[in-house]
Amino acid sequence: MAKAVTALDVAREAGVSQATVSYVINDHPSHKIAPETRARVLEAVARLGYTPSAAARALRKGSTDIALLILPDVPTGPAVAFLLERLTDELELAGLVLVTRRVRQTTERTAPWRELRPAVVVPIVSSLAPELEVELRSAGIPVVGSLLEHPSPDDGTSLGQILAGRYQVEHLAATGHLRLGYADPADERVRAFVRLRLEGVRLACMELGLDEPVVLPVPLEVEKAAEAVARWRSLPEPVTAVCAYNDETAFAVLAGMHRLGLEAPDDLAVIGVDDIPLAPLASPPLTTVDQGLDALTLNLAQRIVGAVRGTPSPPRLRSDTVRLVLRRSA
Amino acid sequence: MAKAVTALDVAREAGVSQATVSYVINDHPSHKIAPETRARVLEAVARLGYTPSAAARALRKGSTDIALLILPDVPTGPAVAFLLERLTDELELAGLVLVTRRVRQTTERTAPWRELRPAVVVPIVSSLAPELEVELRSAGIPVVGSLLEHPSPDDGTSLGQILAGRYQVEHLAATGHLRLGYADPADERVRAFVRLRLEGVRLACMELGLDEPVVLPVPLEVEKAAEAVARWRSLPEPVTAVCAYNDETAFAVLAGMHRLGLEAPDDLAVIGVDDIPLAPLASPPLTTVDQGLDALTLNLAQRIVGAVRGTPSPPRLRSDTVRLVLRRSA
DNA sequence: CTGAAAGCGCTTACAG
DNA sequence: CTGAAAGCGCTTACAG
Repeated sequence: MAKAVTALDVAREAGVSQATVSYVINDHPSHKIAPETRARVLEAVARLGYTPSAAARALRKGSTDIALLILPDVPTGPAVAFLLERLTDELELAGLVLVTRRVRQTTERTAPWRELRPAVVVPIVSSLAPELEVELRSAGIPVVGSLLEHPSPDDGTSLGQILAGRYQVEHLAATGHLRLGYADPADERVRAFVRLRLEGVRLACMELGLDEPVVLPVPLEVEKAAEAVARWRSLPEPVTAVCAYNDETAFAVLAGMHRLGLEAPDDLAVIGVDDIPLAPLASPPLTTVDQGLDALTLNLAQRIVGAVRGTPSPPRLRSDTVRLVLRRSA
Repeated sequence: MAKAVTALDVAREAGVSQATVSYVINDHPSHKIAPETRARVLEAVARLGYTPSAAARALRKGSTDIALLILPDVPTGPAVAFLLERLTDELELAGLVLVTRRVRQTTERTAPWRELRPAVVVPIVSSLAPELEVELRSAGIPVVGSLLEHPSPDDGTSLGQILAGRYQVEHLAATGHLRLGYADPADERVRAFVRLRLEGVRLACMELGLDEPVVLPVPLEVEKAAEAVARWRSLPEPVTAVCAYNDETAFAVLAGMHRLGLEAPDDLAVIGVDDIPLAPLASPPLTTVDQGLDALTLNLAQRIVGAVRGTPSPPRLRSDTVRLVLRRSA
C-alpha cells in the first residue's frame, strides 16, 4: 500500500514549494515561473511519475472533468454503441472523462450529479424534469441538449428522428408505392424512438396523400417477421413496401420474406434507418436512411466541450445530416 | 452558482454535528446512533437533498468507487458493446462507476489510475506491462484479469478465444468438410483476436488431420467478399467451408456468395462466432459459436466487485461457456 | 451515544 | 518570481 506520489514529494525533490509545483503544472497565467525552476520541477514530476489526484483537484476547484451522460434504459444497439465510442474518444481528447449512467427515470431520487459534480450533464434522450434542470443551472452545471432528445417537437433531433421517417416515405412514394407498412420492433424500451420515427412516416404519408401506414410488430425472429410479411401482403389492399424502425428490424423483415420465398424489392420493398455496417451485406443490400450519427456525435462533442470550457461552440446540428442511402431493397 | 448542500448544512438542520451525519449516512458499525437522532438526520438529508461529494470522500478515503476499464483501440462491435452495457449495469448495482479509457498502448505515460485512483483496474484485452502491474499492486489497487485477455496461452480466455476456433472446425469436420477457409476481417485493430481464433482453428485442423486453413481477407464489402469466395472455390483443391472471424465477417461471406449466386451450406458452408442478434436473420440463418459473453460478463462483474470489496468472488470462468449454435449455414 | 479536530492533496488569493 | 497558509467536504480515530 505504498502511498501515491503527491505534489509535496515533487516539491521536495525539486527543492521548491508545493505551490510552485502547482503553478508549473497548471501553467498558471498570473504566475510566470522562472524557466530554470520550471525545468527542475518538470524533471522531478517525470522522475517521480507524478499525476495530480483528480479527487483533491475536484474538491478544491468544486468541479470535475466528468461529462455525465444520462442514458435511458434502452438496449445498446449499433447506433448507441457508435455514439458512445466516438463520444468517449472526442471528450478524452478534450480532457473530459465520460461517465455513463443508465437511468429508468431521472428523478429527485436519482440525481447522480450531486455525487459526481460533473462539469456538464448530457441527458441523451429525454430532457430533464424542469426542477432538476433548475437545480443544475443554479449549481452552475451546464446541461447540453443531446442529439436524441425527444419530446419537444420543434427540437432539432426529434426533427431528425421524424425526418428519418419522412425520408423513408418520400423514397417509397417516389418509386410508386401507395400502401406502406411499418415494422415496429415491439420493444418497450425504444418506444419513444419508435413513436417519433413513426410520426415522421405518418406525417409524410398524409402530406403525400398515401394511406395510413399499417403498423405491425416485427421482433428479431424469423417466424414472427414472416407472419407480419404474410399479413401485409394478404390485406384487402396489400402493402407493397415497408418502412422498418431501423436496419436490424429491416433485416428481420427481409428474413421473414426469405422464409416465405419472397424477394425485395419486387415482392415487398424494404427500407431501414441507421446504415449499420451490415446494411450493405443484406440480401438484397439494404436501402436505408443514414441519420448522420457521425456528424451529430461530433457536433455533440463540440457542444459539450464548449459548454464546459465556456468557449463558443457550434449550434446544434439540425436536420441536414439525414440522407437516403440507396441500395437495392427499395 | 448556488453552493451545493454539504454535510454541515445537514448537521445544522438536524441539530447534530457533522460527524454524526457522516456516521448515520455510512451506517458506521462501531457507531450506533440513537434511532431518534438517526431519524432526524435522515429527514434533514431528504429535505435538503443531500448527497456526499464523491471527491471529498475519495480524497479522505484515498480511493474511489471507480472501476477503470482499459479498452484497446478496437472498434466497438456488438460483442464489446454488449459487454460494456452489462458491465455498467452490474457495477452500478454494486455502487461502482465504470470509467472506460481507450488506450493504444498502456505505458508509463498513460497511466490513468494515477489521476483517477480507481478502486480496481480491468485491462480488458492485453495484460498490463509488468512494471505497471507492480505499480498498481503496490498502490493497493487490484487488477482484475479480464475475459478477453490475450497473450498468455494457459489463460482462461485466450483459451476461450482459441476454443471458439476449435468449435468451428469440429463442427465443420463432423459434417464432412476437409478443406477449410478462414475469413480474416482484415482490420489491424482486432489483429490480436484474429490471431487467437485462427490459432484455435489451425490447432484443431492439425489434430483432426485436416489441411491448413486457407486464410483470406474479407472486409465488410460485398465485392471483396465475393472475390475471396471465388478464390476459395477455384483453388486446386477447393475449400468447402469457411470459418469466419465473427458473425459480421460471416455476413460478408454470405453476401459475397449471394453476389455469385451461391448458396450456403451447399456451395460453401459458413460458420461465425458471437451469435449476434442478427445471426438468426441471415439467409440462411447463421450457424455460429456463442462465446457465452453473457456468463463471462457476469463473472467478470462479480470478480470486479469481489476484488474491490475484498469479498470472495467466483473463479475466472474457463471454457465452459463456449458452445455451438447450430442453424443452417453450416 | 455524540462531538471537536485532524488531515486527505490539491489550488489560489495573499504576502513577500 | 516564490512561498506560507487557508480551505474545498468529507471520514475517523480520539475524547468525553
